[in-house]
This record gives sequence, structure tokens and C-alpha cells, in this order.
Amino acid sequence: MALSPTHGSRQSGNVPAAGSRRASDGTLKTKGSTPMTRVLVVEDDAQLARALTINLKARKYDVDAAYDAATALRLAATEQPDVILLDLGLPDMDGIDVIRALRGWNRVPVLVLSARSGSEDKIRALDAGADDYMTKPFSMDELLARLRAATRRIEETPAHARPSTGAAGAVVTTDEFTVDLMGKKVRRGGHDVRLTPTEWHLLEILICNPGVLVSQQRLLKEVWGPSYSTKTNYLRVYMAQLRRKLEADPSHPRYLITEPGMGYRFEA
Amino acid sequence: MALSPTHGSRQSGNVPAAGSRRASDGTLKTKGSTPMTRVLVVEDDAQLARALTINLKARKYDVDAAYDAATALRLAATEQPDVILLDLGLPDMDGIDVIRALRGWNRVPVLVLSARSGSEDKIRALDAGADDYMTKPFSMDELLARLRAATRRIEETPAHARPSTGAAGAVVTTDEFTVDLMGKKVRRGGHDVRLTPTEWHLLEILICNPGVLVSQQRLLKEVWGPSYSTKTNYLRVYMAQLRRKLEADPSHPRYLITEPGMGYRFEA
DNA sequence: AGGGCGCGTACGGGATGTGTAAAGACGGCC
DNA sequence: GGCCGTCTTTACACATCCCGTACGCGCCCT
Repeated sequence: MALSPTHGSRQSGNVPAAGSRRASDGTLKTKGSTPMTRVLVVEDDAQLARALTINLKARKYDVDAAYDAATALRLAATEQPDVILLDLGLPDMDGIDVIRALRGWNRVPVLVLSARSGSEDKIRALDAGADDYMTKPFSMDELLARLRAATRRIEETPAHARPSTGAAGAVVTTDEFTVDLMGKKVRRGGHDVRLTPTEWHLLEILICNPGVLVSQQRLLKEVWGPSYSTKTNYLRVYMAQLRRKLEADPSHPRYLITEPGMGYRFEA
Repeated sequence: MALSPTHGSRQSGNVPAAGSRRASDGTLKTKGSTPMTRVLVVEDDAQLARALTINLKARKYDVDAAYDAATALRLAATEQPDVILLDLGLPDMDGIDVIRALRGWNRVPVLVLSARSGSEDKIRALDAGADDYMTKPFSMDELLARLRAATRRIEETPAHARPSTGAAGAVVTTDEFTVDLMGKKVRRGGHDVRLTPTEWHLLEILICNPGVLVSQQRLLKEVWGPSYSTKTNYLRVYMAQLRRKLEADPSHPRYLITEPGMGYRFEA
């Protein structure tokens, strides 16, 4: 085994090769011009690998290829592909373990190709971290469509929602108070506001859905558990408590709005 | 058949909630704590819908159900599901159009179920915005695995950086007023218009079917329940109320049109 | 013309939902 | 044991909503 070459890729002028900047946060496109999607094809059947590579290149994808798991993992690290096509039947390692190894440090979408069509195999692969699973033989057009779907999800996420985000994105501010979602801290008028766990849990749900009305049923369900009906007045008590601590005029709330008969809403 | 009564399914009374749970995101609550994943099941085959609902609830998912496209889109806006299971063979709208309509303002993962197994259908659905595609009959375990895969992608993002599935969309605007479906809020002339739950429920149905005539029977059924005939004048009363609050000249409505003998229509 | 019929409007009482305060219950911690 | 913070429960005042009834209006129809 391990008859694999080093890189499978030898594509036309691609890849910033050696001198590429690291961009450890995951940003990929460093070069100018086309933001080509980078695909890593992992397939030990040389014929199928060739077919995939040719088809993908024809669609203007930037293709790398690997014929064994070791190379695949290395290329996944060094080439930072946008998506990985992974055959589960590799010679040197169990496919599931490849996914697990990859998921230890990388979240790139993984589209599994496999000859095994049983539910068991699919479930194991998906739960190990795969994003999709296709059984051979498959339609090339369908593969391309699933590829588009997988990459679309990445492109759509605003890019600041990726891994780093340790940044300051998790603080919600109003004219009256500020809420630090990660630090679980609330400040108002220069002082820290003490919230009980239940108060915090309730506030968190509302703050995380700014401008959205959250039904009482959902609030009760998420804070107190599924077996609580709206007949109790936990919500009323705790909303009053929150308003007392956060609003300038608790009897005329500006931020924690109640929509009678429907639910509550946090207004930014 | 099997028209949805008010909201989706609502089977209650089961499981007195688990005790303290762990929630990997760090929240250390003592009670309900687990932010249950919310699934919207869209399936017109009542039997299959039932099976899915039961299975998902047994897995501790929070399930809503819709049996037609219009209801599905409405619930997608108002209930904020974390993932949608969508049957493509709905009675009132083409499945592809449902996905497109949804994607106009919402990014929630969509897992398509369809009896059609051709590549063409899969490709159209995926390119319209679906995240995955399964053909009937399918293995329930595989469905659950794909569901986990779809939701895992969401859960992995830091939870605060994602705009709660939807962007700022889900707002319907006319020359006279604007309706925020997710916030359940109506603004007109710079002021918030207070709607009662019944008024809102009625308006919601009409707004979610722009330009199409909704029969009185259906409105009565969805708002007041299945046992109400068109002999009552609830509809008249509440339509008058809505017009009073939304129309510039309530006696000559421009947006909430009545089609004598048939029903009502929202004109955009 | 008159009488159905469908639609819009007005109004009051009972029912329901909400805010608020305060007291009991529970558990942890010196 | 006694203190303390938190959660739960009860009770009540108040606002609002829903519903039922009643009435006026325009239209079509035989």
C-alpha cells in the first residue's frame, strides 16, 4: 500500500505554493483574482480519482488529490481546502478514523463517497463528522450539486462567525445596559448587575434573539423544562425581576417588551 | 387532507423532564437547561408526518408540523426552527418554490424528503438552497444522522455570531405599514401598532399568502378551530378591527380585500 | 319593491392575561 | 442551628381581549 505519490496535485499555476501566508484563522483566499473553490479529492481508485479531478477542474474548481489517508490529512492541513471529497475505502486507514482525525482540528465540509450503502455505515460516517454521504455509483451532476450545497453553507456564514470569534462580537449594548454573553456579565450605570442563574438564562434567550418575539411556551420550555405550562406565572415574576434590574422605568419597559398573549421580545 | 388546526402538533404530557443536565456550551443550569433542537416537519402525508413527529420527540427534539407550504412558511418565520424537514410533494405549492421562498429570508438548514429519486430533482432542490436530499423510503436512523449532521454545523458556530437563523428579512412592507413576521410587530406611520393575538394570527395567514384568496372556512378553521362555521361573524369583526388599525381608509380597504362570498385576500 | 343574504359596525359583560408584592420552601454555607 | 440567596407559590388589582348580541347597509334574486 501507500503507493501514493506525494502531492497528487500538479495543477496549472495554482496555490501560492510555499510562500503562502498562513492565515491561521481560516481565511483562504490570499491571491488576487478568482476566488476558486479548493477541493481535496481523496480516492484510491486512480480511475475514479482521475474522473473526479477532470470534472471538477472543468467546473473551475481548484483540485488537489490524495490516494491515501496519510496524504489526505497532510494536504488537508497544508492546502486548506474548502471542501473534501473522501472515499471511505482507503488502503491505509479506516475511513471513519480519517474523519475523526480530521475533525480533531478542522471543520472543513467533508463529503463522503463510499461503496457501502448500508444505513449503519452512513450513520457512523455522519456522526463521526461527515457532512454528506453518497454511495457509489453516483451521478456526477448530483455530486456537483451536493458540493455546491456544502460550499454554499460556508460562504454564506458571515466569515466573522468562524472559529476565532473570541473577539468582541458577544457583547450586546443598549442605551441603558450592556450584556456580555460570553462572560455572563451585565453592566448598567458603571456597576455590575447581579443576576440569578434563572434570570440570566431567561435574559440570554431574549438577548440572543434581538427584535424577535419569543413565545412564552418556548421560554418556559427552555428555562424551566418541557413540562411547564403557561398557567404558572414564573415568567411574569422573573420578567418583572429583570425589568427591575435593567430598565430605567420598570413599569414602562423599553427593552424587555411584552406582547400580551404571545410572548416577550428584546428590543435593541 | 388533515388540515392543520391552529399551530402545528402539540402532543403534551410526557416525561417530567430530566434532572440537571450538562449542556456542552457551558450553561450550568439545574433544570430544563438543554436548548432543545427545534424541528419543523413539513409533510402532507399524515401518517408519515406522525411517524416523524413521534420519532423526533422521542429523541428530545422540539417538533412543529405543517401539512402545506403556506403553513410551513408561516411557521418557519414565527417559530424559528433550527432545521426543516421538507417534503417536496406538497399539495399547494411546488417544493422547489418553497425552498426558494424560504431562502429569500432564512438560512435555516433544509433537509428534503422526496419520492422522486432522479438526479435532476436532487440537483434542482440542492441548487435552490436545500442542504440535503433523501429519497423515500428512507431509514429513520439515517434521517436522524443527517439531521444531526445538519444541526451540528449550526451548533458549531459560536451561537452568538449567528443571526438566529434568519437575517433581517421576514418583513413584509406596503406603502402604508410594515409587518415583521419574526418580531410579531406591525409599524405604521412611525408608530408600533398593537395587535391582539387573534388579530395577529389572522393577519399572519393573510400576509403569508400575498395576493392569493384565502377562504373564510380556512381562516376560521386555523384561527378559531375546526368546529366553526361561516355563520359566525368573528371574521367580519376581526377583519374590521385589522382594517381600522392598518388601513388609511378602513371603509375602502386597499390591502385587506374582501372577496364577497369567497374569502379575504392580502394585496401587496 | 320587499325580503333574503352577506358584510360591516357598535357595545357591554365575563373571561383571561399580566404586573406586583410578599410570604413560604429549599438548599448551601459558615 | 442560623443566616442567606434563590426559587416557588399564593393572592390580588388592573388592564385588556374575546365573544355574543344587536343593528344598518348594500346587493342580488324571484
